[in-house]
Amino acid sequence: MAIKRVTMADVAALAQVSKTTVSFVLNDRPGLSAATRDRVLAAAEELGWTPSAAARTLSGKGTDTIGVVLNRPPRLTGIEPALEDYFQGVEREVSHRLISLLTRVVSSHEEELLTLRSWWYSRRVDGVILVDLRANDDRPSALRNAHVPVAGVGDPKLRNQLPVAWHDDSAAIDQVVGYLHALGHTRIARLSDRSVLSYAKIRNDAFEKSCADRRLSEQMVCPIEATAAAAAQTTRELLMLAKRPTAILYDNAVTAMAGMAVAQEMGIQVPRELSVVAWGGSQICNYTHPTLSAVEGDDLGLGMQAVRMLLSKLKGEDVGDGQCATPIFVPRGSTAPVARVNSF
Amino acid sequence: MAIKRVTMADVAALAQVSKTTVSFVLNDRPGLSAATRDRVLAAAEELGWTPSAAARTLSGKGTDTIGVVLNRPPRLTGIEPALEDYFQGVEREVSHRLISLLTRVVSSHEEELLTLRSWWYSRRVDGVILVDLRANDDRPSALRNAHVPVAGVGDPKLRNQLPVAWHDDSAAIDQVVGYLHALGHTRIARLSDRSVLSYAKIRNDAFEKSCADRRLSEQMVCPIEATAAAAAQTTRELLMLAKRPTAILYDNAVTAMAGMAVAQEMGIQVPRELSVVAWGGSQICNYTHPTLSAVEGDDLGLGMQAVRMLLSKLKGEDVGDGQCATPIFVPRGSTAPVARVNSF
DNA sequence: TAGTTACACTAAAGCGGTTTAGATTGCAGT
DNA sequence: ACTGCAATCTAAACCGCTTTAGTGTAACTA
Repeated sequence: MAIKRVTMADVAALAQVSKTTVSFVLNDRPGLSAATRDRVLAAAEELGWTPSAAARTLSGKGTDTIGVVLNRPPRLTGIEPALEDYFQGVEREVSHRLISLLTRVVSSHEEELLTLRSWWYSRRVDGVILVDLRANDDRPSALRNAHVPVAGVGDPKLRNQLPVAWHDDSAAIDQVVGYLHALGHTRIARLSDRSVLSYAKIRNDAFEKSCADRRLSEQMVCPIEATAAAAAQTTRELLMLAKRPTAILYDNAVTAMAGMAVAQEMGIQVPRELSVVAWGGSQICNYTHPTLSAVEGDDLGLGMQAVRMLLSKLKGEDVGDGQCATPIFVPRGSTAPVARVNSF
Repeated sequence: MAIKRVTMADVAALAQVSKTTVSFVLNDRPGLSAATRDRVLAAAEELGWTPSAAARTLSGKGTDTIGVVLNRPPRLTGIEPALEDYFQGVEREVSHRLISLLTRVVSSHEEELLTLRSWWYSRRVDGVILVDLRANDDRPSALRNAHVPVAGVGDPKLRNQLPVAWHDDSAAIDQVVGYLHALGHTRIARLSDRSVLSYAKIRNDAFEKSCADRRLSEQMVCPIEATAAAAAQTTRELLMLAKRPTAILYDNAVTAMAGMAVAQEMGIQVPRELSVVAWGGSQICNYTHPTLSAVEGDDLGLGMQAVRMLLSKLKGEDVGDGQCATPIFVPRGSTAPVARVNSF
């Protein structure tokens, strides 16, 4: 069963040169005649030689692998579509450079740090990407202490601690609030992921500020668990208020759908009596009924940017700022001017 | 910058023993005194030693890593939720065994085989999982020729070629058709993913058979691209037929949602005039309006099972059959008896 | 007392690459 | 003919771990 591997020595033997020469040829070192070079390459080709990643790493080269850990509760796969997109972006950027991605999903913070550190100490990765930077995140400093090269995507506040790919959620929120205000909405609610992820707080703050700037004093922020069930429940409560909101902002597409379904079930028409705004999920948003207005950001691009920053850092190059395109608000069928019936 | 790594030699020196002894202690070999054992462990602990994965691999141990490649078209992330679930399942099973997962997303079949083979040849993985077995798939044989240990999830027809985790889609389809038939439906359509993935064909065949068994002769199968847009378009065409179907089966939740939105837009009531059945997506299905009846399978479990089978194979154990729980039909708000208006 | 055996431990040879420090050769310069 | 030097190529050490084949000692037999 144990299949004989083709090693460098085999190639060297076939090409009638030393191992050193083979190594030099394959690393494009100068000082070899073209004839030898060709002979070695031909031999390698003929034997179908592939370098052993382990041997390479052991003799000081990197691993050409970077690590990503996703931290999420067990079995309860929350709805974090952006996270998936970041991950996809990381994947995309990494794979066309022939770098491998080591992944793990864990269910606690400790486990995550443990995994990241052990990957580094056991030399499985050259660096790691944090895809869900939190406010007051202790991972950057913990990893710095362990000398793990790291880049992240998310909260721009951490930019002084590590390279961060980020985009301006505040500006996006302001677009939405401005748009709704122009349509006559004054009572706007926002259902916000209550988790520790930074983006929720950033958006909440921006939301409060945007409303204040426009002298809309009846805004409300409801932190909820990021599930369709919680969104449905809270939406129901909001819509039963005497002075119910005329517009609700959600933090993702699935919760927005759930909210819309609740409204319909209660006989409240979307968008005539209630405007609904989602975040992300362009694919789905075009095929709900009515279609969902949403904020759309290039989350994929964020993941890609983070990888580029990490690789620059590994090469000792300058990393730069990492700001990506600001998400834009895409109005669709779920937003409309305030209906007369709703004004008091 | 180059940080001095703690190696086994350091541990050996501190514990005043040889490298061999350290190695024996850490691999739980017999023939060492408890005192020495403790001393070595204490030394390792004190220095914070972590074995080098590369060195380990190089000296013949495995890599404790398995590989998964996802093959999907670039930028056009089709809706293959089951695939994500398989992946999650693989991840889950792998991670609690402290095995790592190497991942890559590619956009072509060739690239996929290339990746898998190169991972194996460069000894980055101990084995690989194929998450989307196709009809007439050539990967099993290609990988067998390269001696790559492999297990897959999907088409049970390939069971004689490699360990496969699978579940009985046919039985699930029969449940649905039986249920609809009992409600009086005789004109049932099925919008099927037209890709090369096996499951579409398996379900199509089962669908034809289940209809035939019940003498429903007006069934139709429409192969479409697995996007919300294509589903919307085809649904529209179906609903414009003189003898339009009274029930439509979709291959996932997003296409079903798109179909339902089209019906509503055309003034056709769901479920009174049209029953809609989705596949998967329980999270979403409970929060559409109306809620979506759907077939639900444990795709996560399939991924987990595939990993178990691969690991058994690696250990030279018996692998077994790999059949998982049959998906079940969960009726919700989008299915109802045929309305009078539709009978001719 | 010598011979065997069990036990606790170790020296050294790999694994498959990279790299350092030469070794060899041919040829121009004097 | 002898030196100097660039151009090619190679021997051997090294990376950090595993494993084979011992070594040395104490206890047990006869």
